[in-house]
Amino acid sequence: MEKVLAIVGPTAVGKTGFGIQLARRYDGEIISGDSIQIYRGLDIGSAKPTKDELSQAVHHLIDIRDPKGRYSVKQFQDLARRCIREISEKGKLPIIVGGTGLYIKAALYDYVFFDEKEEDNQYEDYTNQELYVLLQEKDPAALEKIHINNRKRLIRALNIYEKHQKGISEIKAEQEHRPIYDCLVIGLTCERQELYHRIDERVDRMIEEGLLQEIQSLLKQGVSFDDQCMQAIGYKEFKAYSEGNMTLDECIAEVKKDSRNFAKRQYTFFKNQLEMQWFEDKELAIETIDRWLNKGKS
RNA sequence: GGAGGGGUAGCGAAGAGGCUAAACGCGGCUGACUGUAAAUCAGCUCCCAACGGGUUCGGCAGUUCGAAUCUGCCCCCCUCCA
Repeated sequence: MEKVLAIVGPTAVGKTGFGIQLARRYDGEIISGDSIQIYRGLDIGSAKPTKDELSQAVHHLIDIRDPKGRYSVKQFQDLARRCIREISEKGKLPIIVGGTGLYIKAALYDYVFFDEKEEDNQYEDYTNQELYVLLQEKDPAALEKIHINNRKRLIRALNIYEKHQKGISEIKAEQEHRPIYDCLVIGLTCERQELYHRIDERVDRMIEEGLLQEIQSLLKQGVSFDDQCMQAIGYKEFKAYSEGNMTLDECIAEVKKDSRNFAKRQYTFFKNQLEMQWFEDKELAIETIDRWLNKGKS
């Protein structure tokens, strides 16, 4: 089995820098496990590695989409797995670095996605109650994990059933829920309070570095706040400002808050969805990685 | 000094005698997660040895079977007049 190292953790803990350090130490290449840094032009707000950082290690899956483009787990899974194969074939270590939990899990674990075309909107006019009842007929087991208020998931589960004549719960039941690689997942963490402090500082720095101008230029290119890429934290909050409904300072405070909440959700996902180890101390993490890499060698 | 308005849980803000440990919002915490995931959604949030108990609505003293809600005094805050 191919070895894959993954570095995960909440936003602003320092994954980017650590990833580069590891790529250099182990002769690896970085696969970005991030759903926003794929967009060209979303640099500052997505905390994309700088030009300088990009030059210090080979990075994959960054700047691969136009801001008007769409992206999904399935695409990430395909691309990331191809990167893993190619990097391994070169005799180098693939290192996934990122904070998008679902993407990383889908690439590493035996998740199965089918080829699908455009999403249809046939359920748009249904109430949640109606969707719930429909799903109860088609895939009742899926309801164990989907709350009636979670409209998006209800519709998705129904769409899956329509397209494959098989419920999402059945598809999941056919999987083993195990990684398909020999992988080591390292979670980088720090005290909550310190993390929140780092988030605040980073947001302030983004503003200084010209986040507003970045958004301006995206809008000028024809990107709108309704586009997928603009759902990102650090971008969507400025819609209210641009429409005059909030002051700049209020929007900046929103970005900080959304980032904090996001960091918490990331913790929850990684902690409960992945088999992994947390490290506050990078040196200890490196020791663990050393041991893992040497495992099986004579 | 005078006239009004006000002090409610971390914050904002309802409530105006029992149905109130106190609506709602925010913030915070916890969790779910298989195709927009930086998304979407759920629960908890006065204290405790907790299907029960203990303390609350500026303070103290009253009225009442019963008070955050009524009365008196006191302390703070805001606006206006001097």
